[in-house]
Amino acid sequence: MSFDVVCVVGPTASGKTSLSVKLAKSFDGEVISADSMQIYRGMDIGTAKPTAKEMQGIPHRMMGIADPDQPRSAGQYALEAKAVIRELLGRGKLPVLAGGTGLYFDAVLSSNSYGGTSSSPEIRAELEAFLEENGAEALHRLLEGCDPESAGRLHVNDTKRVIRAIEVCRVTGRPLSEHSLDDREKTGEFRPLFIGLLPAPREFLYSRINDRVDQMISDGLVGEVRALLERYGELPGTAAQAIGYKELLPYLNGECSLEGAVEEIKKRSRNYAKRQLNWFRRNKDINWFEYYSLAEFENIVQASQELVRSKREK
RNA sequence: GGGAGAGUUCCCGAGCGGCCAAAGGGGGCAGACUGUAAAUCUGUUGUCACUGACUUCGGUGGUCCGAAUCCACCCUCUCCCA
Repeated sequence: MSFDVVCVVGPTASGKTSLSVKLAKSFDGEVISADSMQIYRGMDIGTAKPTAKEMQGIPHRMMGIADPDQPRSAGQYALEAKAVIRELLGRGKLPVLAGGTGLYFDAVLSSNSYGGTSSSPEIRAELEAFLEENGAEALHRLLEGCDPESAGRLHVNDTKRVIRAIEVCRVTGRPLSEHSLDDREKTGEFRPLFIGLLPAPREFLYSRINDRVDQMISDGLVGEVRALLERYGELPGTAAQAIGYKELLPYLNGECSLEGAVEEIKKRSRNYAKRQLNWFRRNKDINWFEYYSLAEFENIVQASQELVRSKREK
């Protein structure tokens, strides 16, 4: 069983960038970023985009392709990333899909139809207004009416997903749960080979994250946030969600110290890493490579290269 | 030296005689996730032989059927006057 695309996954600060460049170099590939924030221009330091030097001449796709005020979505990402993968395969290149956004991997690989529909801002706005007026329970009851299965699966307070589920019903006339059932029967377009990176003891992971945040600050993250604010007046769209950016706002407004803001960034990054782990851990196809110290990283680079090589020959 | 106040579970912080293993928040841990996903949401968090027992609210002793809550002394800290 061979594969079409190497997928490098793992929590933030696990070494994905470094490994993916090395894999792309050894196997004549290109890197495709699977990261919901690296998509944006002008958000480089805080999203840990590789520098030109770190890229070592390897093209990085799906990175810095949109302005922060252009709203993007997982579905749109999937469409574009799939096209890039096809293009690379057509040229005999190995696509190395690397990033930390679990949903984006699923969107590209698992033939999600995403309800077969674009979203409807009108319906969303309407449902949000309904939520505002009637509360989460009433909203949830609405979903029970059109998609009892999804309603049973979704927590009453998980209003974002409840709204999306109702939206899918209204736009497509079919419940989300049925779409999901369809999706499950199809196979994805590309066969993935998953490589998971994990700095193993939690303390090790967390200290890597903390160090990296300090590095971002000394690399000028504050200036990057200032530049965004100067250009847009506020953090636009998705940028407003990005860790490392929104936490700096109170500092820039003089509401807290830089140290306090930095601590907040570190904390949020650690929480994020845990959520990433949750997402990836349920994917049983991932070949995990754990390492316990910086010195061991080279070993797992080699081990993962061997894995790619052996799978490729089959 | 004189006066006022505070010490609570990993942290902050509520409790001010029984309904207190102790609100709430944070953190930690665990989990969910199908077009905003670096977002959003959930559970759990003294110990154990876990519908019950045991140890905890600065320390020691005391009052009371019963104390984190009242009293005495001690220790530590903060503030005010000198």
